[in-house]
Amino acid sequence: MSGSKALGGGTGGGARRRRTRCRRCQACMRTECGECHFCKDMKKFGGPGRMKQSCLLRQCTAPVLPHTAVCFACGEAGKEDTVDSEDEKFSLSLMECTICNEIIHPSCLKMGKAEGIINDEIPNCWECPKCHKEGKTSKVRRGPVTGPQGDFMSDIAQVRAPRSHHREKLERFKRMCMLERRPESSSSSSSSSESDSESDSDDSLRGDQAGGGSSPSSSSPAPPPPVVYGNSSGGRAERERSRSDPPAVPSPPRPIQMERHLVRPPPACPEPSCLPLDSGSSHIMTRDVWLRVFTHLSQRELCVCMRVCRTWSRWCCDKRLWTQIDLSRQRSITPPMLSGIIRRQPVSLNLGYTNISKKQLMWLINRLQGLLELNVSGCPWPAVSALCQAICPCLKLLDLSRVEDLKDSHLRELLAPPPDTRTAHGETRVGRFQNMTELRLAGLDLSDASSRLLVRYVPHLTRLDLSHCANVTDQTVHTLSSHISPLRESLTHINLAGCVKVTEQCVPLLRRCTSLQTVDLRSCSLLSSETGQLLSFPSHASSTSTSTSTSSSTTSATTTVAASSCSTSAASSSSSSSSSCPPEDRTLLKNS
DNA sequence: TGCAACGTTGGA
DNA sequence: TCCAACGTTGCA
Repeated sequence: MSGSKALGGGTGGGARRRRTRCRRCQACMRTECGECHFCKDMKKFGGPGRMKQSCLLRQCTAPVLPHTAVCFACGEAGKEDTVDSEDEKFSLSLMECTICNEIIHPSCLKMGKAEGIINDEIPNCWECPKCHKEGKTSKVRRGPVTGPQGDFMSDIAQVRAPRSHHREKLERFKRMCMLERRPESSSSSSSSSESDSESDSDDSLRGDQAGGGSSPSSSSPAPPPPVVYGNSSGGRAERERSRSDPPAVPSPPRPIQMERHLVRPPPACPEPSCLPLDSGSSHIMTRDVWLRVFTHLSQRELCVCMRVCRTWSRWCCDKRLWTQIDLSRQRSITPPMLSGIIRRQPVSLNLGYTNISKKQLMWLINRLQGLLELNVSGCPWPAVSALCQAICPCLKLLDLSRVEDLKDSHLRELLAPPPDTRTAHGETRVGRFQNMTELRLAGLDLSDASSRLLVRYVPHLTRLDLSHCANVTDQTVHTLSSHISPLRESLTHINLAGCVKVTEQCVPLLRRCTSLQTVDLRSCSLLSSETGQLLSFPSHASSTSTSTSTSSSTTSATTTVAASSCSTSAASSSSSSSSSCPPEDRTLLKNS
């Protein structure tokens, strides 16, 4: 195969070895989506089978050397399994040079292996000391980096570009890096072997989060699924690399469109466990102590700390420090920002009012399996539609407020079960977001038809925001609170503020919801001033009613009412019997 | 510059 | 031996 040709050329090196799936990463473990371009080509999905490419969602994030790979020097395979210490493991493992393609045991090298530049993002991948010493590294790198996480993007600049457009891309990349390298980057690295080579994705995230300059690549987002290989001499590996943002290194802003990302989620406990000092000893404070300190820092401050050294950079990336990431209203979402997000594995992600693209969002979602809260409010539907191809079993909160052009049909597409969960006889009732408990649909052009989707596909909703949905009527309330609706029992908060077609009839309907605590009916022009308030319903579950005010509430509009005023019998009463509001319930409707 | 096609490798 | 799919090439 062409891929196995010796491409080292003047760079010395060995024949290239095709990398293969690790079979362990999340991508490798999942099944084919059956929907992507490459799946549709596959014979098993009825395609012609000409493209012969892996499913986009199954592209391995850590491709490994084939087990037939052997050391260029001694001819033996990797022997890291035979030893225990990390140092020995490294010395006896096979390392593939991204420049000369040589695969060798570091211990078989006559030169000091410490001069090699390890690419921590790809297993067994480095720039060998030989190539590095010969100056075959370009770089953008800010100084000698002896630890893991060589600058992946800077590798690109080193790589021979067999095709003119690749070369142009690399040249452009280098130019941009020269232009936009940040002053502190160079200073932070030039001195020590602890130079921070990992903070790049953080730079990007930091820059954007902190309101710093966004990279020029920001205008060209769209990262498709990841796969970046360590092989360097042209071809897809190089193209992918040239598109990728450097997942873990000093961060020159990305000047070009970098679509392919290889980003590993952070380890549970980022190595090392203590802070190595120049003297060779370790700092008296262990990682856990430092992490405790870091928990008191703002995310902006964390970003600053990440520039101190590689160890801090790793530690500050600990996902426990980044449970929430807010990138809302960022003018652009850049590939490095995406990498930064993945490396931090937030539980809550706010992308509201950004220009995130569909590909970016899809890429993100498929790598944030632990995400509980997602805000894509104000984003265009074409981008948000990425969620239609995602499965987010963990997602608890989804904010779709004011998503541009989102219609009933889109919501159906979004909430309905993915094709492979449908039975032969039809759709299952298990929606894509089956475990979601809060859904915000404010300001959307939805009709009453959408309420049926909610009842059917999001059965565990407790909080629902339909505010300012101008086409929502009492019918929606009727559907949500009907006897067959699971939401009748689950809903605790519903926001109908600004729903101008909602009438007084909705109040008795709402009373059928047994767990309802607050209803926001403000700015509903068809309601009387008495009803059109933020209403506090007595909790059927607790003995005291609460006055949970919604985020949109600006006035104290809640009323405390004795729980007995609204017995559970109200829940079981028919809609007709509950249509008249009992006198005691009137007290619930006190003005704010 | 992106994409489709395909030779060939690597694993089962 | 078969299948999946990596990496290269040529075309639009």
